[in-house]
Amino acid sequence: MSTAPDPHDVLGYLLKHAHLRFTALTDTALRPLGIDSKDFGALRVLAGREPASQLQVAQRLGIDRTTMVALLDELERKGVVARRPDPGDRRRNIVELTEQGERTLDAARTAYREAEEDFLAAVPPQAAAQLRATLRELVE
Amino acid sequence: MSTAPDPHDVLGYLLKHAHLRFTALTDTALRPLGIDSKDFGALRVLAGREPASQLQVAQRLGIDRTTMVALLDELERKGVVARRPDPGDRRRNIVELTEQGERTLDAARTAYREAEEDFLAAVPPQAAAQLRATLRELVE
DNA sequence: TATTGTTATACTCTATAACTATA
DNA sequence: TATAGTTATAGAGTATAACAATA
Repeated sequence: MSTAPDPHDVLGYLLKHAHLRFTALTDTALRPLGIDSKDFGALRVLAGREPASQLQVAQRLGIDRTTMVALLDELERKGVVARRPDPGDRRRNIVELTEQGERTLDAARTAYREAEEDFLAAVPPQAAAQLRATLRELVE
Repeated sequence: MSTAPDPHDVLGYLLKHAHLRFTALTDTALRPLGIDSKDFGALRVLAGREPASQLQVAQRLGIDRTTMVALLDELERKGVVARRPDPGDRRRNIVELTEQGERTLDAARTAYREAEEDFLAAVPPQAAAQLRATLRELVE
């Protein structure tokens, strides 16, 4: 008879739990900055680009514009982003990082990088680099 | 000034989207069998072991026992699992695969394996094996 | 008429609390 | 008293539909 397979051999399990574990690490690392992984993603999208409307940012994040409203409400309340009307099209809000948002993002990048390093510490550096490269090919 | 980083460089993004893409593939592959990835996980846990109670299966799956009720209701409705009272402890239900469930699981294993191969086809076999090994070390 | 932001609503997923029947 | 299964309920997360302002 066949033995029961180890669920851990299944790629779906491995990807799911790697992501769960990683997100837990980064959320913990970002918490002192008052943001979580989802917020960090939004800040990164807002940084270093031309000012964008809510809709454009939402599309880049892959979320609905109605979800974007609540996300921005929260980030604005935290003081890291600001909305202002687009002078050229008054239907739109231009969304930008505040100065505090820029500082928060800088600190978040450092914290996130450290969390990545902690997460990957269990494997040799070469394997970590290979993991990133392989995932990039699978996701693109 | 700094350029905007590619979000795809971020490990969290890569893990999340690798998992999303993979789950979409396996769900599609399993759909003709009437089950999804979550159902497949449950069937795999039930197979090749001593008969177990709902609670034991739920714990192995890492879900709440109340969530287990709805999952089993659905799988029982599909005819792939059966509940019967434990003669030794009538508070418990013993949960087992039906014959149809065994056949469904066999077919699901094949379909899942093919979906894995499709997913990994974008990278060399050696990279695919390395990915699995690395994830296993990171998750364990 | 179409689009942007917003609000109200609904849907999915999952957990906690309370109930029942057994132990 | 405690445990297994169940039910009712609630919370997070996200989507669809409807609305107001603007194009």
